[in-house]
Amino acid sequence: MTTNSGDRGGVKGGDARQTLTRQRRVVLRVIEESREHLTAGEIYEAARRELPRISHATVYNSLKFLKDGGFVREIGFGSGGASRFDRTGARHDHALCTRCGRLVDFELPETAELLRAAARRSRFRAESIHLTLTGVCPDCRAAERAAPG
Amino acid sequence: MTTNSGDRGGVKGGDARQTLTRQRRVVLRVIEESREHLTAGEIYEAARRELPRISHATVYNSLKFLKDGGFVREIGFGSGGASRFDRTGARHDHALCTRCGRLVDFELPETAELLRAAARRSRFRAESIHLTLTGVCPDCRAAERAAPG
DNA sequence: CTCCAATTTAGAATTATTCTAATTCCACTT
DNA sequence: AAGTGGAATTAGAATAATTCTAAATTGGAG
Repeated sequence: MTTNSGDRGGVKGGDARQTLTRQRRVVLRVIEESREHLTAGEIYEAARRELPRISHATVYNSLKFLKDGGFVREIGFGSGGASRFDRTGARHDHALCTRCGRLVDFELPETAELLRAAARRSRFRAESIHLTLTGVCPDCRAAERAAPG
Repeated sequence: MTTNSGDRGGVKGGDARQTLTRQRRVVLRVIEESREHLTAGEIYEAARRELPRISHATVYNSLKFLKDGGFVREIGFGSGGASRFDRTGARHDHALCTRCGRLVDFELPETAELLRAAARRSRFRAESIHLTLTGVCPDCRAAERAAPG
């Protein structure tokens, strides 16, 4: 309504701007700087500290834009009703603990090979591959040994 | 309030029943018989055709029960705000089309090996592994060739 | 400067999920 | 056959997540 200040990081020239606007950059930075995997709601709150007038719609739109552009990834889990978002940066995978719900990053080297195999099987043109391990995290394993159930 | 008819498939003996009740079985069958990946809402509608008095809570509870028991898997995607559910049956993976959003099943043989590697890296005790390929599905590839972008 | 299309905003509307209290169910006792 | 106790279900309200709408703002192009 009043402030939508600052440049838009113009890149395009023409008129179909479609660029990394200020708000989108803030959303991206929030995601990149967080060590956790945030929900859209948490991203909204964090972005608001910098752009107090940013709206839900803009956060969701930015998230869509960033997802389509490959900057972030959306990961949906049973962990409560909300999607979480994750920087794409260096490719990596996730492990989800079935006891405590913790979501941890890890890297697996042999995924290039895997990508080709999966593309062949699915007949898709592959863009990326992502893998989720479910199991019991080290902490919960320790807890189990301490008090077996 | 009136009908909660039929047996509960008793298995347990004691009193901690925790079994495949009628409603849970219906929910499971809905998922198994569907060729698509349904949302909780869709499952609720389908289950209601058989158990008209089933409630949202029961569907969500059943889903949780079946998930914990390894009967179904919850898959969350950008495909709109709701999780989708999928029979676990034969292990398989998913491919998500970035153009049309279609979600397709496929199988990859080399996942046993992968499971071990992932468990090693993440230090989790592995229960299962799941892999999602994102890319362009055969139909969209064909459409692209017809009218390039 | 004016126009234009993309973008953002505020907030309402819609959907999805969880919660609550009351009820029903059934394996087990008595 | 009636009683007990705890798991499960129900109806519907409450809460949370996501999408929508109309109006306003933006910045480059003309």
